[in-house]
Amino acid sequence: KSDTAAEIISADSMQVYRHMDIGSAKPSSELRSRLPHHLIDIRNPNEQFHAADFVTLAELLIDDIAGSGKIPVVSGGTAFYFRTLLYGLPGTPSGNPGVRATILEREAINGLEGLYRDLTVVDPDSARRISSNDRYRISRALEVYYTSGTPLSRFLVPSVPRSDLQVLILGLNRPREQLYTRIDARVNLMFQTGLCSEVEKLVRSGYLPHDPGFRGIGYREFFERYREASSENDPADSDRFADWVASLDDSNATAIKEKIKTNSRHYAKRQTTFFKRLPEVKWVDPDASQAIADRIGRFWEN
RNA sequence: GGGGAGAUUCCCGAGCGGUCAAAGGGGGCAGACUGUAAAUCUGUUGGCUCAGCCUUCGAAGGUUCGAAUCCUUCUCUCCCCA
Repeated sequence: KSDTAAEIISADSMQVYRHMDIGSAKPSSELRSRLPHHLIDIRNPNEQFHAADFVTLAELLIDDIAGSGKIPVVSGGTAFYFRTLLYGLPGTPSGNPGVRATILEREAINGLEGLYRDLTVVDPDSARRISSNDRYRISRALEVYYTSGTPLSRFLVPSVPRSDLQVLILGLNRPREQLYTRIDARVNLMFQTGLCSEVEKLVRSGYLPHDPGFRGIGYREFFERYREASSENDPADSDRFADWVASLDDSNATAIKEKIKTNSRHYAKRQTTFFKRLPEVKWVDPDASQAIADRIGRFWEN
């Protein structure tokens, strides 16, 4: 309602994926036609998207939008993306699929313990900081070393927000109980509006369980349940899996739905924790949309 | 009516005389976070005036130096036969 129009830059690691509309809870097309949203539907589900992609694209968009006199509003759920945009990228090398594959092979032979041992040799500082159970961070640290020859711990993490961005950070939060009730309702609605057939369609069009888009809550639970149902079940067998989803019985559907709910609650909690770490977050009542708009407008004036 | 099995801390589920406030998992709560972050990982989870004490393992009694663990009765649940 403010005099200056705004455009949204979505900071959401899942809404970037096309065809994953229900499970990633994208804003409605009605809203999107009224208020421009960027960085939604820009990747196929099998394409990797990461924080650096986000930062690069977001920077361009911020300039564009601000340049045309509108307010760029970065909005969304992936706190890590905010942080990276705000502080700037560390100088670490980008992901390297080849090196990653090599690391996976080593893990297959020596186990995670083996990888961790490698890390203690190559980058003891990181090893000290990283849990020996943290598969993701162990392999990333090794990847950084193998691709750059420099241990991850030698790259400095920016500790101060970059100075070329003037930002107002609004944190939307509500009482936990209320939040959880809304999550439950939202997941129920996803099932009513066809989450199952969305999953079925994605699988029938050739996307595989390990594709990046399927890591998202609302999708992975289908694969997990399928695997649990029988040791014979391999979700990589797309046709059989799609048939199973198409004829999902009540008990499986309920189990998946409940799992999505608890995973979403955990996720919300983690994001809240992350957001608390951002500098100078102004916490506002999510329902007070006019107050929020005013606040943004006032900030923009200055 | 007869014969079995069982009741454990928020839930599921180990424990089967002391080392048990009680394994493990789930959930809850808190936290971390260097280009996969809706990912990955960590801690914590009976109470208190906290290196100790108090109350917990269906209920009430009993045996014992000592019981969640053994005995008796009771209550309830499940299964099989009728």
